[in-house]
Amino acid sequence: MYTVKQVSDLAGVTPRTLHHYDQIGLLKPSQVAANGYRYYDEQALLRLQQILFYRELGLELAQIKSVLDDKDFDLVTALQSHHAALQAEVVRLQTLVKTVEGTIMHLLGEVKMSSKNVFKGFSPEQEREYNKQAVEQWGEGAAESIRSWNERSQEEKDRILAEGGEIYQEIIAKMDQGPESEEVQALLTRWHQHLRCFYEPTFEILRGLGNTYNDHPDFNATFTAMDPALPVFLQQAINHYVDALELEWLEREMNTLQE
Amino acid sequence: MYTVKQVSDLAGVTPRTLHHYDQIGLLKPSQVAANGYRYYDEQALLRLQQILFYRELGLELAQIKSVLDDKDFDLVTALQSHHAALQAEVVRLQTLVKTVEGTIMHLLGEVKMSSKNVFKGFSPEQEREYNKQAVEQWGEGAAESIRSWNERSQEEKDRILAEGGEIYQEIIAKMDQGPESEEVQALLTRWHQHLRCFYEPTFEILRGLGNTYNDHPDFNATFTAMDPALPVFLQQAINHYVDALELEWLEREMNTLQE
DNA sequence: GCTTGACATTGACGTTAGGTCATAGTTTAT
DNA sequence: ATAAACTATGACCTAACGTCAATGTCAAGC
Repeated sequence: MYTVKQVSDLAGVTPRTLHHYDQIGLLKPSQVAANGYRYYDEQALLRLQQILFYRELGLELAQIKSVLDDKDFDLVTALQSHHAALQAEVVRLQTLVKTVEGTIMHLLGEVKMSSKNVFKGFSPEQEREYNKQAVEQWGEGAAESIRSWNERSQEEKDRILAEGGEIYQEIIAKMDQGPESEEVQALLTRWHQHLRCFYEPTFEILRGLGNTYNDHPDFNATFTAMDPALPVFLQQAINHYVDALELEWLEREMNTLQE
Repeated sequence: MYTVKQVSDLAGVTPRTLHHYDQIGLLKPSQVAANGYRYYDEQALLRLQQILFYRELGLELAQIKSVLDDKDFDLVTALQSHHAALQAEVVRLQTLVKTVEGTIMHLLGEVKMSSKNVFKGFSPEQEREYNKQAVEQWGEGAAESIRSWNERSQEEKDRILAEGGEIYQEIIAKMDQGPESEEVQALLTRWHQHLRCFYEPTFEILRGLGNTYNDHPDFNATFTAMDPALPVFLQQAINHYVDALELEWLEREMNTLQE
């Protein structure tokens, strides 16, 4: 005869577990003394081993009870359906693993690139200043992004910047349509493409860029010079653009999850 | 502005879920009317999309709350550890699948063979009688097992039955050691081997065989003729033998699970 | 005999992510 | 006006125990 502690040590479970199994009638003590103490014999130990085995297989306690008590319980069929469920779960988890990997990649792109977003269209003096700030704020990676910009040929730089300027001019021309209008949103798609000349911007970057265009004095000044209403307009338009983009991405991801 | 029903239809969740998310502060309605009605705007919908996305990834609601609220929550690290956990779970489940498969095989051996265990050492008349009963009790498979026994040559049958008789005589010689003694248990190992000439018996069959030796009038008579105490003795000895065997098997299986 | 420490008991609440009533008030359509 | 459809809150339910809390029991050493 073994006490609760002895059984729990032997089987590697807590006394609480034995209490629980007693409570649900899965494993009754072989004897209960007058003081209420539980005592288990070898047969109970064997039954506990079986319980723990099926538990490891992932069966629920109620099912285990059936397996052990109902003489004519169809264990094979039960295990086969359990087997099918396990395999389905494996497939589901493997899909999840892929999706999580994809999401991490997406986010890593975001973080690794998020230091690049302030350096476009400014003079060398401004650039050095931002460079210093960037290194302080985001570490060494920032400086690198500037180098990659500097490595482009001058014509290339000119072309890119000109293109950027063009887009803003076209946006100004469409400002009367409102920041969420299709025309403006279409221009933002081009703006987005334009940004991709530098890096792959993610939602957070885009959103941050939109805010920076309004909040940051240098950007604000640049855009205000083009049109006084442009900074606020851009901020609103870009926010809407990213909202739609993000919703789209979420839907795509969730669809792939449900395949 | 969308009502609870509209949002729940759009997002594919129940109103209760929205109530819950409100309660735990994960998704507050954009407005609450004087009558307590909840109303959600587009922004809330976007947030809900994000919530559902991370929920599909398997994150807990509390974590999702952190992801969406704490600006400096390290989402990448969180996802990476989640990723590791997912992969570990995949491995665990794959091990389980293997073990369940093994267990099913084990049990199938049991079931497919369990009709064979009553047909040994009896006259052709008895055999036909048991054959009929067996077909009623276990279906067609039973008749087949008799055929396979009948397909053996007469010398072979004689040899096997003689070996069986020998074992019982040796057991009778050791009966004074008690049914759980090492000597008797060793003889039961030979008995078990002997049975394997016919099929691969499993725990339930062995146990049932032990009981049958005592309970069934024909078997009981046969063994009583050898020694009056033999039927009960065999029943006890075999039960102990199978207990030990089963414990052994469970331990082996559980060890492989923990590798 | 008494204290102490290890063990035992029962009871109750917490955990996750909502499901499922129950009860009652509100809005909308007919 | 009334019925259908919707809304709210509150409460209890799930699985398998973990984690107290309050209390009772046992064996050993002083």
